[in-house]
Amino acid sequence: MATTTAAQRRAQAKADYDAFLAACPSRQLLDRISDKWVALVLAALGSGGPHPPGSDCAEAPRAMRYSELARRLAGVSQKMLTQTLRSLERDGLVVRTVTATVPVTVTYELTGLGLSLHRVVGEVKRWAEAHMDEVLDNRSAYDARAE
Amino acid sequence: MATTTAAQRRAQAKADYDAFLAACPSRQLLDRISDKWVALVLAALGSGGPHPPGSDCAEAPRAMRYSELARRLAGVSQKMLTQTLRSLERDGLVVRTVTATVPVTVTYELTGLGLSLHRVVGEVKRWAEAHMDEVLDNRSAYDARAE
DNA sequence: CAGGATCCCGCTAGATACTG
DNA sequence: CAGTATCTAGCGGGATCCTG
Repeated sequence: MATTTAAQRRAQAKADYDAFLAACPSRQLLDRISDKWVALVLAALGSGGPHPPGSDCAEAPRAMRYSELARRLAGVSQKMLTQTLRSLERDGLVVRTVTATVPVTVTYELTGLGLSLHRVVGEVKRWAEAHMDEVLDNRSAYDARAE
Repeated sequence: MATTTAAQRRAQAKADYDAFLAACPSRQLLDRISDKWVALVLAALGSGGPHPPGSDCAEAPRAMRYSELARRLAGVSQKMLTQTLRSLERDGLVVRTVTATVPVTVTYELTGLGLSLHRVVGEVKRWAEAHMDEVLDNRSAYDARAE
């Protein structure tokens, strides 16, 4: 009996760990902000644009229209932008406001929660700006050693 | 002439923006720590384990062997673990030490840089633990409204 | 023990076209 | 203007087998 033992126990352990990870709040948040566009949308709404080439990023948080976001995040497809905004709205990080004008007007704005997350992301950004050079140096040094 | 204008200009803008993103340090760091296992390895090395089910995470940073890491991060494949450790070593965030014992012994340890990054990730973790409940509530409220 | 080499699958980002 | 719907290719990542 029991044609399976080793492999199956490992599979079980993995499943358990996966379940554990799924429940871990840090993990969930990480999955959230690591979504390619989340941080950028946050930055856009939080500081008036993720400093596109040739602008500074010192403005204040403000609401933005869908099309305005689309312009600032030049590389995003509408699909991804919509999807990202939806998920942020779902999480209560942004509010979506529909104004029934002639052509419909929709604006997005950070909530208090979204704003506080924006600040955390700002911490990450600051670390990046302070240490990324060093990381990049290490990287090329490593590559040079291995040819 | 010029059979292409609208679509082509958009493509160019996208290329520019992509190039801009590739050069943005915050973006690079985000790509880095959002790699599924990076944060977990960091947590493991930084605090003696990413608190697997049934342990506390209050220990101090220390070096760990490959196999020890593999055990703690139960869900990881060797491929991903190796790949993650390599990239962290490349970036100067961990040091890899090979000891020529009978069966080879390899240990990994955070560098000062890695440790400082670990702290930043800790900030994120703290935010998650403080606000994730709220996010989750918002999420189910949203889902309930839409059925 | 630590990790390289391969094969292969699922998912998801992105392009395109259509709509209220 | 602000989306939705559909299709597809590419690749991240896991499983498996093999080695110094």
